[in-house]
This record gives sequence, structure tokens and C-alpha cells, in this order.
Amino acid sequence: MELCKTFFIPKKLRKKQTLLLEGDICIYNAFIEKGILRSFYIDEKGNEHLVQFAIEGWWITDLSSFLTNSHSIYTIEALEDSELLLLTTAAREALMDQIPMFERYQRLLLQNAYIANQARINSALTETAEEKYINLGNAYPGIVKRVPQHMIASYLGLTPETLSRVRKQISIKS
Amino acid sequence: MELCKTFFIPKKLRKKQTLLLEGDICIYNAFIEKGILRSFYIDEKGNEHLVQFAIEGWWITDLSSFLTNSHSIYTIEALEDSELLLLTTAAREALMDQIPMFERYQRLLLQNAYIANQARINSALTETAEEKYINLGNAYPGIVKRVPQHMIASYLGLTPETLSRVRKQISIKS
DNA sequence: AAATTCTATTGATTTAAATCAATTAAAATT
DNA sequence: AATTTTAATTGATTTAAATCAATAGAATTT
Repeated sequence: MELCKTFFIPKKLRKKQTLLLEGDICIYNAFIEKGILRSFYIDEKGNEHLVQFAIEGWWITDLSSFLTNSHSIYTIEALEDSELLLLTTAAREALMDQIPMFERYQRLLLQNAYIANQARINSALTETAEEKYINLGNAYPGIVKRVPQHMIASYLGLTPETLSRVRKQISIKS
Repeated sequence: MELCKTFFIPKKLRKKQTLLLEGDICIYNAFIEKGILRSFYIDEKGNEHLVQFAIEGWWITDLSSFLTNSHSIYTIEALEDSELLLLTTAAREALMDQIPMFERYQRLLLQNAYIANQARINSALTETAEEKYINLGNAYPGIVKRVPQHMIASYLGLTPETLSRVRKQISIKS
């Protein structure tokens, strides 16, 4: 554990500060010790799309940029004051060499992320606005409570107005 | 290469035959030498949802079921007569032990699949029916040409009627 | 505390895609 | 080749969600 820690760079971010800006190359894979971050991008029409939330114990990066040293299309930003442990590509390789458990851990993380993304695709393609919101709340109550509503809407591919109406409907029903 | 081949079980599937049935445990990761397969599931309302296509040189499995020995929610079926090389969990582990390149290759595959899924999420959440169809055709022309149109519709989360109209619109424009 | 910015709600209207229904076209099976 | 099954198209209508617009409510900042 002590050995492991030497590979990481601690970093604090204040709310609204960024770990990665669109167009830059993502050189870190960030483990979140405290706080919450999001990644997002802005499309040609100027609309913002929320790609990922990440809370304590999760990792966040632009995997495509991080792995291939390509320019990122995403921005990663803290939604609360946060404490991170940063891993550079080099440190990650070194960790995987020296601690086999870590390679296994990374593979498991990626597998879980892949499976979670598969579920998100199914949700995006087949569920109604109400189902999307309820299912997200069940799967990640910590996130839904903690984040502005319009960001949840963006994550689900809904407008803020639609999500507001969906919430009203749900509250009337119960 | 010769060593590598001994780990695989060759298998031929005729069109419409299945590699995996919903409810079963997925014990194979299948490499496609020839042909094309799809994975899909049927929801509570009886609607079929196409999860994945896979052609020559690709892999197909229910990763969740394969990795955790859980019951699959997907069915995997050949859309043409196909030739596969099957890898059991045990053979996969052995291959990764004995041929380090193979572990690296598997990790790269998973990374690419993750990144592709991320793109599919963005598409599903933000694009119009027409954009989805055009972008899919650009990314995977081989698949769009080779597969019944209603399956493309299902993959994109559209009804067959909508896809038919989208195609008509595109043909009128050009 | 006042002002500004950000966030959520509500109403009216539009729009993209789904649904329902019928018909035509193509493919597979006998 | 004839029949059956499967696939694609087209039309009419409905519906879920987006858009446009205004207002109200919170949270920050000065």
C-alpha cells in the first residue's frame, strides 16, 4: 500500500476547476478520494453533453485521450471541492509492472465500466424519460441527490424542462 | 501462432443457429473467422433490442455473463453461415498466462470496445434518426450493407418504419 | 443586504419519431 | 413454380419530448 502510494500525485481541485480542458491531451487517470467530478463536451450547436459523473472511490479520465495521447474532446471539471490521486501513463505502466494485482484491478475496472456502458446504451435507446430518471436514481442515488438537476438531464439526454416535468409527474403519483 | 491455435475450439454455425441462449451462462468468447453474428434481448413488452453486431476479425460474447458466470440476458445468433474460434474462460486464462502478448491484446480490445461504446452512448443520446443512420453507415459500411434493415433500426433504437422514411429522405436529397 | 448569476418550474406550441394499419416486395420453403 | 413467411414501404394519426418564452426561486458574489 505504501509502495503503491508513491506512484500517485495528490491534487486538490476547487469547485469548477478543471483537471482537463477540451483540446488538451489527458495525461492523468484520476482516482477520487473526495468530491465529485464530471466530464462533458460541447457540440457544434453549442449544446453541452454530460458524459460521466465520478464520485469517491471512482476513477475519471478521458480514456481515449489518455491511452492514445490524442487531443481530448472532453473537459473534466470538479463539481465540488475535490481531492484526487493522479496517475500518469508512465506511473500506471510502472505500477502494473511492479504490482500484478494492480493490472488485474485495472482490468476489472475497465470490464465493469464496459458493462455499465452497455446498460447505459440500452437505457438511452429504449427507455422513456421517466424510466431513465427512476433507474438512474436507483442505480446511483448518491449522484442524483448531489448534482444540479440540469446536469442529470444532460447525462440522460433530456432537456431540463422535460426532467422537471418528469419529476413533477413522479411526485404526483406517489 | 501454432501454440495459440491449440487453445481454441473451432465451431461452425449455420444461419439462425445460436451460440448462446438467453438464460444460459456464456462460457465462450468467440472470435469470428467468417460470417456475421448479432447479440440481442427481448424486453418485458416483447420488443427485440439489438445489442451488437460482429463480423470477421471481431469478437463476440456476453461479457457480463462470461466474466462472472451469471445467466445471460442476451441471445447470440448467426446472421449468416459462420465460422468461429471459441475460447473458454479457462483457455482464456491459460492463454493470458502463457502468452503475455495475448493479455495485452485482450486489454486493447476491451479498451477499444469501451471507447466505441462511449461513442454509441453519445450518438444514442444526442443524434437524430438520420444522423444515427448516416454515421453508422460511415463507421461500419460493411455491416449496414450486410444485415436486414429492421435490425439496423433496432440497433439504432429506431422503428423499422422510421428507418425506412429516413432512407427515403436521404435518397431524395442526393 | 443588494445585486447578479445560476437553477428550476410552468405554460403554450412545435416537432421528431412511434404507433397503427394496409400494401407491396423479396426471400425462403414446400 | 407456388406458397408461405419475412421484410420494406407508405399513409394517417398519436404521442413523448423539444423548443420557445416567461417567471420564480436559490445560491453566489459584491
